[in-house]
Amino acid sequence: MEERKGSATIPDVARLAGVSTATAARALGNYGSVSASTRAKVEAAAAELGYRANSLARSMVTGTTNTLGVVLSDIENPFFSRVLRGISDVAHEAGFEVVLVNTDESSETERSAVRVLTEKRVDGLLVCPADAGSTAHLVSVSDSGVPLVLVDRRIKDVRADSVVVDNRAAGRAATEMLAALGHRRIGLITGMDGELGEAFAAPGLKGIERAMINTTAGRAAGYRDALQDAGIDVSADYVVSEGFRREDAVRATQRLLSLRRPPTAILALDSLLALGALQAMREMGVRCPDDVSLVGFDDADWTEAVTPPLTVVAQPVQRIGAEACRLLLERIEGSTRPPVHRVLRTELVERGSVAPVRRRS
Amino acid sequence: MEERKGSATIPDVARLAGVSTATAARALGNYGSVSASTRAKVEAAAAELGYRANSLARSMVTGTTNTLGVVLSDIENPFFSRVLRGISDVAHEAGFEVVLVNTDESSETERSAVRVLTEKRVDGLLVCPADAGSTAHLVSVSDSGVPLVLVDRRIKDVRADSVVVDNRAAGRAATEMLAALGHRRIGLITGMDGELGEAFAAPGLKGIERAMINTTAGRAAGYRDALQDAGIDVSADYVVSEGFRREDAVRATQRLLSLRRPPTAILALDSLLALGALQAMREMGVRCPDDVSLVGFDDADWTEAVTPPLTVVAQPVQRIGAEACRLLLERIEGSTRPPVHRVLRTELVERGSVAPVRRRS
DNA sequence: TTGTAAGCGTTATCAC
DNA sequence: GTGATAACGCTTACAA
Repeated sequence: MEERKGSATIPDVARLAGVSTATAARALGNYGSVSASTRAKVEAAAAELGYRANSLARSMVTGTTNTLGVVLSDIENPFFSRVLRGISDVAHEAGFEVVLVNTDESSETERSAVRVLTEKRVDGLLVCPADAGSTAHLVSVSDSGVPLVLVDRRIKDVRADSVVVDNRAAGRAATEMLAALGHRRIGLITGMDGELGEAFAAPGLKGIERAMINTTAGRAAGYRDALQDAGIDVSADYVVSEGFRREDAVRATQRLLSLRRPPTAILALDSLLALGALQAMREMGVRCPDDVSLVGFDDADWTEAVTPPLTVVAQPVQRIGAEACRLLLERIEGSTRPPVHRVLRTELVERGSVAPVRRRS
Repeated sequence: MEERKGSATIPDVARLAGVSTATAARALGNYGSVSASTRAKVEAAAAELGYRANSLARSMVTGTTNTLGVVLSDIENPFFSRVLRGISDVAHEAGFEVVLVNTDESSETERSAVRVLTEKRVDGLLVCPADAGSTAHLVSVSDSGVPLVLVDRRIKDVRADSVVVDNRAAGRAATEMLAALGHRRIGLITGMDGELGEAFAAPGLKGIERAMINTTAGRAAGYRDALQDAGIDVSADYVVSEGFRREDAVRATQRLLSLRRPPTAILALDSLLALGALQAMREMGVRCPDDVSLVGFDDADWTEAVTPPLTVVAQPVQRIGAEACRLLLERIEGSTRPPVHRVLRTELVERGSVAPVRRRS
């Protein structure tokens, strides 16, 4: 109650304790050497005044904030919230705070976030880049000496550590499994925007490589690889992208299942899309896996609870964040080794939503 | 590439531009008045030197950080990630950054988080308190003058704004609906720890009021209210709490359905618990809603995709965060009105998981 | 419009 | 072990 007018500072405490500011600071900051008796006096004075340290002032002189900046697209998305959890756990363990910015995939927002965070003098930056195109701000961060780690998406131009998943291999594995069960008409729900859809339809199908920063694009490339290996034509009809929301996947699924020769299996490139596909199938009275098999990506918390339990490609989501944060902390500690690029493995988790293709569909 | 040795400061820029530090600062900070020509010179110099402002120094003198501290239990939990999204949107709109700490319901962690954040001189604090018992740190924050808003859980001792949901009314509404459909054996999956379970079993059932900070406790109280109104005995057998994880709810459901006289309806007090109940019912071959009706809390993204679609008590999750943040910003702007306590309304969303009780179960 | 100089609350460098 | 005192990089009177 005594402490109204601004909070007490070290000089205030020192005065009350009858010591110099330097001594008081040493006692309160636990550095240098202070006798037990003066320490006691100082602590008593601090308590009486309700002294609270000012980290800003400390950071000014030490040059370190014990704070990490995290820039990702949408914390509401379960994938990112789990990534963040991984980051946050490792960071706090090491005594760092985390400041978070959502970009909603806007490169503009990302740029400004990076600027603000570096101005706040975060000790390091974890970024899940929105766009492979505009990366000048990341390059500039990286060679201004602020430690930077790329999360879930790698950009070649940027000289920084990265932690990603082998999305292409994952997409391939899922598709190969379906092909091995006799499926030849395999639908793909991607969610990515028009540009990419066209790239898919284009002869040679090379466009997708360009956009590979997008994780779903990597998975889509794996899908194409597997089809080609299996000698199955890649048809643009079977590749639909209406957007990344659940409702979008509902529409996409409706479109797929309304084709004259509908797919016998569907691959949904993320967990929300799988949810939409499931919903659409239920609403249309299509049985899974009897009529159509379904494979999703990312092992969400509901995959075991739905009917049928969903077969998915699981990725170590929390580990992506944790590993990225560990790499960042190493850089902050001063490591100068060349950039490392960790590629985490995915795992095909087979549950009940996939069955061999039926004789006549 | 020119900028290696620490980053350039205002004096550096000023020197290069041939003006005083004050002028350079004014030009770069967009305050005071600067002639167009000098501004141009300064900006050129800043660009050449790769100058980046130091927010720490600015904050030291202005006394404001444009940063909000957010303390909640677990960002991985979809509920909190949506709350955070609401907070984050409003905060960024107003030009504030957000620093996040997970407490995992540990009061100890919460206390230390609050300390660290105030030492970092955040302009305000949003806290979802872990424990109604130890609140000294919150009281001290609140009367040290740092704006504070309580999120999703209110504590009477703490003089601060709060935004919550009327959990008791929500629990009552869900239970009343089940009772109206003829259900008299209604199971409750709470997740809360032993202490509360005992309180429930105790005569008079007063214990739960004490722990009402917990949202599930509020809902449980509403359940009890509704049962009493309907003249149904509250039996401890029908109230199970194995923990808050999905697996816990699976076990809880198994226990409920193994009773000699199993419930004909189950109320699961949060979305993860509902997920577990659903999974257990599927695994045990119990049909929903034919054999047992199920009601959940919190409208997760999967509720429409499961079979049957889940009837839930929906709460305006994102709005909880957004409203809380708005209140906080008002305080930061200097509002001194007495604490306000917003109670947001919930909504019973009826889907397919509830049916009238069958003649003979 | 521009410049001078006094802080903001710490830590760090020296002496003693 | 303790005490002056100079940074840290910026904003802000106050003067010019």
